[in-house]
Amino acid sequence: MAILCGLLTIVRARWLATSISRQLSTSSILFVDVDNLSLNRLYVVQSGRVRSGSDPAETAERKGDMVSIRDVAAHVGVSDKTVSRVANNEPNVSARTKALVEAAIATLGYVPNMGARLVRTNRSGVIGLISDVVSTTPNSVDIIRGIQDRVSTAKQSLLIANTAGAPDAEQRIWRTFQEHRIDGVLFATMYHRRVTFASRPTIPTVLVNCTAADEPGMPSVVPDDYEGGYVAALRALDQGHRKIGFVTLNPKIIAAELRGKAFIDAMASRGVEVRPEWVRAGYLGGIGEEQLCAYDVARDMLQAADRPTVLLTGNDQVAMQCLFAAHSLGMRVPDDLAIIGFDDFQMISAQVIPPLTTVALPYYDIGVRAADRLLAILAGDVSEGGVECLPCPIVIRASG
Amino acid sequence: MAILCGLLTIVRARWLATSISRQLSTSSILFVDVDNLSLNRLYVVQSGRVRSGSDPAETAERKGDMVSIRDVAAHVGVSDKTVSRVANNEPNVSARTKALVEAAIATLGYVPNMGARLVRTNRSGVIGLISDVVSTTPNSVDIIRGIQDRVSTAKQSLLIANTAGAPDAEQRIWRTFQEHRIDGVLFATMYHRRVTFASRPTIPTVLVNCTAADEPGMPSVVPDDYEGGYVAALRALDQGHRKIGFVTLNPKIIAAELRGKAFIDAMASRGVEVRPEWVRAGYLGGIGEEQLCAYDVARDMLQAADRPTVLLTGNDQVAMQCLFAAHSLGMRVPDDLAIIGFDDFQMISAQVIPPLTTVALPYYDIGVRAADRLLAILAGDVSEGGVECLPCPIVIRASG
DNA sequence: TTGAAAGCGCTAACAT
DNA sequence: ATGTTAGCGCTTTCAA
Repeated sequence: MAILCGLLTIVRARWLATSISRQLSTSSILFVDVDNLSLNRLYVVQSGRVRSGSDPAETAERKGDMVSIRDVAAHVGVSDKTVSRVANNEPNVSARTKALVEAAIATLGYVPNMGARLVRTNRSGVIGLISDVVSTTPNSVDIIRGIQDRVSTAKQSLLIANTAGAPDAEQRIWRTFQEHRIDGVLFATMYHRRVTFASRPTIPTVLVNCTAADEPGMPSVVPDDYEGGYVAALRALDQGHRKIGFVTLNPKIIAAELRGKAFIDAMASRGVEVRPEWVRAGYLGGIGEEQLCAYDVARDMLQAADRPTVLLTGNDQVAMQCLFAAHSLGMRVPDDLAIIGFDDFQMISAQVIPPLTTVALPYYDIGVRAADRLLAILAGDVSEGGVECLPCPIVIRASG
Repeated sequence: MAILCGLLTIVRARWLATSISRQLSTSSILFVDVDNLSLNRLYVVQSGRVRSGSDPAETAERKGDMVSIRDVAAHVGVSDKTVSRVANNEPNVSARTKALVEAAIATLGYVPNMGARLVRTNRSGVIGLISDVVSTTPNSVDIIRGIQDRVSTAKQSLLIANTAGAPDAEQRIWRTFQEHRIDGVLFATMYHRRVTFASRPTIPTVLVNCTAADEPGMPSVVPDDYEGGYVAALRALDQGHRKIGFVTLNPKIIAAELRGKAFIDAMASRGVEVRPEWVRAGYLGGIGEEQLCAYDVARDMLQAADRPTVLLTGNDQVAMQCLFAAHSLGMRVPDDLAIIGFDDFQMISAQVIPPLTTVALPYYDIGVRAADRLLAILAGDVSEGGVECLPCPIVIRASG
């Protein structure tokens, strides 16, 4: 094995050294180390190139070659403020001047400088996103999509930063955000949980997929895990199952707690008994260091003389492991055993055979709503407090 | 079915309406719509609170309550510039004054205003990340992690934006970046491909996971797919397989092209025949609208009288489908059939039973290197052009 | 409808 | 080692 690895390393190194050129022969891209000239050409700022002659000498070589509002003003022969008015769509500009200014903006390639604007207005037009690991976690990237879609319609930009779980990183990030005079912050977590802040945020903040442990009333948007759990259980019951197993998440996280409660309530609502030996955790270990053990747990449960006919699961990964467990015991899904997932993590739920019936976490909507609420707060809406729960629709596929 | 859905909707609505309070009884978070007072308290800017009496009347109520460099200067009794020097770690400040200023900065809670700094220096301290869908695609989020890690060590921030494939979105993003006077841009794609720019970027740009079709010499960092493909084929050969199948990606994408070439070359290097009927695409449809069909393709191949003993695959999703295909035919992996993945998308590769031997795409490293090179360019290093390929290490697990 | 003046917070370029 | 002056690009305020 060690020998093999050594060999591979050598092979790899050899290929690395030469594969670039090979790659290029395939792709017809020339591999040349760009010389200074072409690099410079490549990066030269294009605006300012027109810079025509109507202005006095003073306007000559501005740093960074950036066209300023003054350049435009001089070009048209109006005041700075008039250009500013046009750029910001303010009233009180005659149609004629407006057209003239707009033409000049286009030909000169003027782009407003948000930094300068910030200095005057104290509004940066940027919203910050802090995530524990959300931006690097497949399940929840939809949150970011939702946020981005909403934020960009409000002509704001998104500055994102990752704590990667490190508290000192979080401090640094808040600091950076203050430096950039971020207008507002969205604080998102990878999974639904409670968070604690070292100090209460000094910037308007909306929590995404989490709630604040110490700050009741802090605006936050979370999935309705209770409802999702209830709907999943109902599905199993409605399909006629009475022997219902449940391979859960780490029972300590909020989502598991709420869904577990929902499971019990749903079962009770139909007078079906909850069998403790059929409710088992699919993960080992504490929060943040979970180890998947659903395969073994499921096999164990399914090999008993009296076994469940359907398995509810904590998430789609657990469901997938149950699927493999069923296969390994020669059971057919859903005929011999039904399986219901959670999350609708499509890379798994839609691609597994058979595809999973699963409860979808409304991550995209959560992102949109959270951004919505933050924007409302920034616009001065003062009533936007409290926890908001979004429903988790069930997605029916073949597994149960 | 329609009835069921209707029922579920009603149930869901009912639960949504009431589950919030239920959720709270579990989580001990009060659900109160925060009143104006507490909201204001929550969001009041904390800095500026100390604002002690040594300054003249003029310093009274500044907008946004932000402490400026002038406040600090007045507090200590030095000039603005001296504070500026301390804040920027410039030389020529006596240890004594420096200590004094630092103390004042701390007590007043001064945070530099990057916008104002930008106006003078024309450097925003922000790097922009444009991605087609990378930030929302599981496989490649590691690219972002790498970029962030590298960028944050350089005390730069990251502004990210998603084109979601829409070309007009891309235009808007470049515009936004210009407005914020972004220092440099990282342009990342979800999968290794060639990109075309409407107009050549006006900001220093490094391509990530892609190469420019029209701009040779544009700096870019990509995985060495050829080498990865070669290593995968070698693994199969070294395990003694001679009947080697290959369920590929959409053959039109660069990665598939390069790996296919590598496969052929590797087979040739050992004098093993490539069987065309065993090389088949696991996806249907054009670029961007691929439909997974690996399950059917694999079953087809495996049911033939003469069948491969190992399946190389285009990615781990394809590998997973091959796994299901094998199971469905009662084959054991890896005994009856070995499977080798690609990408090392851990959510699948590590959690499937048996876990996948697979070739890892070095996304994290790609991110780091790309950021590296951009920072070098920004620092004035003019030699940083051309395509850079990073090796793809093989990860040995149980499947082959 | 338009413009002039002032100044936001900061730093470059000089004094001292 | 420290301060002064000026001005970055923009908007606010007020006057015309």
